[in-house]
Amino acid sequence: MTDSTGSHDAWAAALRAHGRRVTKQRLAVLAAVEHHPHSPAEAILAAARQELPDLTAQSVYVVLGDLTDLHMLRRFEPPHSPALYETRVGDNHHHAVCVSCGRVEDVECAVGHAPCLTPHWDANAKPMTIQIADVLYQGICQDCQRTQQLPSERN
Amino acid sequence: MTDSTGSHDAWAAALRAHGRRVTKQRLAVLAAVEHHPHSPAEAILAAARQELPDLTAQSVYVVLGDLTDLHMLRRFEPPHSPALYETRVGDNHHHAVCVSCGRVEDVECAVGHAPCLTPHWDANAKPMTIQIADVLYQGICQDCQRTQQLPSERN
DNA sequence: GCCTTATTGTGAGGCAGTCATAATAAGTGC
DNA sequence: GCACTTATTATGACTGCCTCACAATAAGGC
Repeated sequence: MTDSTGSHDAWAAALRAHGRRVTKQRLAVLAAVEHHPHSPAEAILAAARQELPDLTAQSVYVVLGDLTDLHMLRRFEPPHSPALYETRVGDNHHHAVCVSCGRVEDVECAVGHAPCLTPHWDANAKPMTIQIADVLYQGICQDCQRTQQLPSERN
Repeated sequence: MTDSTGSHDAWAAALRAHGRRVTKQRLAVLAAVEHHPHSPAEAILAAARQELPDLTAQSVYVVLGDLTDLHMLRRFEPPHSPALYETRVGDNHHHAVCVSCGRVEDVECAVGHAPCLTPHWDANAKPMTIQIADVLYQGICQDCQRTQQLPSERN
């Protein structure tokens, strides 16, 4: 639980490598995202404030945006949800969201390596240089499936 | 250009099949989305108002949301963009967005049939019943690539 | 045509995130 | 260790996208 010190040095080094200063705010945000993957900015703020009570929401937005541009964080936006952040970058894993309760699960890439980086283009499309492919599965998780089959349980 | 009448009957039938009344507002929205695929609600409103000037933004939101739930429209949300709508449903095609200019291109499914509907789950994940898989490619389109290589062209 | 009720219009309001500017503190050289 | 420069964070106001509650309208069945 307090092993964030282990990551601390790695985060600091990565920040320096990108020409960024090592601030406790950034470290707090990174630690919060690491311990609460798939969290929106608001939850990250709450988590980071436990060790840095004066941190403001705006700073979190700035830091999250900057770290995402640096590819130190990954950001994705499920439908009807604010943006979620996670520290798993580099591997091309995907996400499954439950359309009922909003749960998010990690999903390994279906093919094992970047499968979708070579799309088949429409005949009339201008091909783009693809950088990343995000796969977003939408379905119903086991819990919600059970609940919906028992509507009498509702309240 | 005025072949929307051809789709008109099909839309009306589909609406009835879902127990919805056939209103000119819904038909105008459907026609607008068909003629302007990958458009946000605001653009759909503008297009639909050309044939229905009194249509309100709120109605468009309601109609879009309802038709999306009915799977008559498909909705997807690229990062840093409002939700976009299209009439292509049923086939599992995907989308590529240019991170620079926001252009959206359709991409045929890489494997040709629903490839990603059988994800490999993490060992500790609870599998969900997957309904759809949205693949979102992010890259740089040819135009933007050229522009970025010629920064002197800016302004 | 009349009636019922789904659908749309109206106006207010909320959440997520952004912008401009001032205050702060990290990194650098002495 | 201290002053300095400038990146970074805090403050407060603000925007865009969308939702909610309720009144007005019109589609579909008779």
